Amino acid sequence: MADLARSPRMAGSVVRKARLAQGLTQKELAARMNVRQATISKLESGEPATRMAVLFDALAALGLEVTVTPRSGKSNFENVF
Amino acid sequence: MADLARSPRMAGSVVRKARLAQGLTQKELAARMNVRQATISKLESGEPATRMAVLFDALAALGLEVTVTPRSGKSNFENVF
DNA sequence: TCAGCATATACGCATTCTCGTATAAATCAA
DNA sequence: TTGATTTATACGAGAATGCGTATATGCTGA
Repeated sequence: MADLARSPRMAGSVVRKARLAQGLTQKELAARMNVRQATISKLESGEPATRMAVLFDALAALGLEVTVTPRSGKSNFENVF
Repeated sequence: MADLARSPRMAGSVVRKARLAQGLTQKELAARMNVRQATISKLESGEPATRMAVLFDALAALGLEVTVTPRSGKSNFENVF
């Protein structure tokens, strides 16, 4: 399970997917990160102006990390949005 | 060459490394993204409040993309900062 | 040593975040 | 359908972004 992210929007989708996969609500995730539930909502919706820290904090809270690689050119369907 | 990023700071390092590897100056990268050189400076320094869009735009401009995976636990030395 | 390019930092402005506190609206179960 | 949970949206405050425009500082090489 390696999710691709090329934009804030895709990143938000990945976060949402992972959160749901772990059976968490936005409120619970928010609590772990010390941010408001509304902030998670915006993050997952892909707000481009969301702070980087919020993204990384969310990934950390979900036990995820990011790997940067050269663009593969191929993007699978599940990552379209 | 797959660079790990677990924080804004690490992400900034990855961007800088990639930019230099491609022989680009902050100014040139900034031009490609339509942002100021100063913005790149902050991004690379790891400013946690940097907007997500700036990060993804930079990665795109450098021909990179991000993959989200479960934390591996191991982090190699070169990614420490 | 001093020019030159590269990177870091600065000020006012407009924008937008996140916070705190709430409340719509959408979802789902009983 | 009603009630309850979850998610989206709202307002004012305070903070910090990125912009435009500059400049200070850094570093490299002739």
